[in-house]
Amino acid sequence: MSATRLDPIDRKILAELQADGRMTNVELAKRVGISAPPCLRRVRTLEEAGYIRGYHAEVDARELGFEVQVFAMVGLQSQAESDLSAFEARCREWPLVRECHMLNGEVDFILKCVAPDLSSFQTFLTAELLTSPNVGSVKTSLVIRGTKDEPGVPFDVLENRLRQQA
Amino acid sequence: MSATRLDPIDRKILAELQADGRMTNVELAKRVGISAPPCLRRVRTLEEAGYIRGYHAEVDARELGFEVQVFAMVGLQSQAESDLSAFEARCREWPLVRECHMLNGEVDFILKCVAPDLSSFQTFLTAELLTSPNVGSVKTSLVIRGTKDEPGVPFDVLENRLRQQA
DNA sequence: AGTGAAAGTACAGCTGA
DNA sequence: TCAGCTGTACTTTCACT
Repeated sequence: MSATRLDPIDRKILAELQADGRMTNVELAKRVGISAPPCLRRVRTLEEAGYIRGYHAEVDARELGFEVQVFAMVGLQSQAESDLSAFEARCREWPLVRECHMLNGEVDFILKCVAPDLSSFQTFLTAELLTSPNVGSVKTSLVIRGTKDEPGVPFDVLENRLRQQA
Repeated sequence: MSATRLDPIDRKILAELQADGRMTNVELAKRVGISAPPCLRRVRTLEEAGYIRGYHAEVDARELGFEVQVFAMVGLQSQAESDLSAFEARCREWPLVRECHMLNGEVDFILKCVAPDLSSFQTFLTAELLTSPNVGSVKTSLVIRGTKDEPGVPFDVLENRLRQQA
């Protein structure tokens, strides 16, 4: 794993910025135990190396009027690579589709969607997704309640793993 | 929808911070077309009102050694509220489970999991999830490739909607 | 607008291969 | 010795009143 190219301070930086991405550099430096300038240099390096893909404010979807969250399992008629990528390209265009993952097993894709209300999701479902070329089966499941939604990765798992390898 | 309590500048602020959460306040102010001090006041207000739940660095899970991503559909034997919340509490404890959503339909929960490799996920699956009390059926699907993974909500959809209501 | 703090730069010293 | 990282000193920019 490439995480071995990172020293413990780098991993601490990533963990801290994942938890609070708007922390000042001096606060971050204090937490990871070095002074501010090298800390900033490490952050820049981590950004350029792609370990940090970006920073995002986590907004409350419900408060903003996106009351509905739906998972859609999509099966395609043809799984030829060109057909797969055509479907993927369409998913990237649909703003209500926030995530799209290609899966193994009976279902080809899982889509995580948001919508202001049920009726606008239904409109998307019938007018866009179901009428999309090559789409075979679609099974949708409404999210009744959200239990856990942690962004990113569990850094404690990573640390345990590296400790055992040493 | 409570988004009507927000004016267009507030929504622009949220959209910009969702796209780049580490932007400086002056840069943000410039983009939304007001001067820095009122912009900062708006951001603080949005944070305190809960529209902004936090800021996070988006880290590259693969680069950090989390090679495997899995969706698990879980059916419980009892759907009594106390049994549901007991399972939810367990999900919150498992670090490999990043998301847990309660669904309608045949399956009770969908779990989004990450793991360093297949074998450590299998260990989690057999030693933790499958042996957990009240767990009936578990169907897992490996993510073959990620197609789209946009955090947050589509602000353009929100703007279109508000425009039509007016 | 003005003050105090943080970001970012330049440079010099330290440490390990 | 030399590369790489660190910390101090300093300027510029930003946060906040």
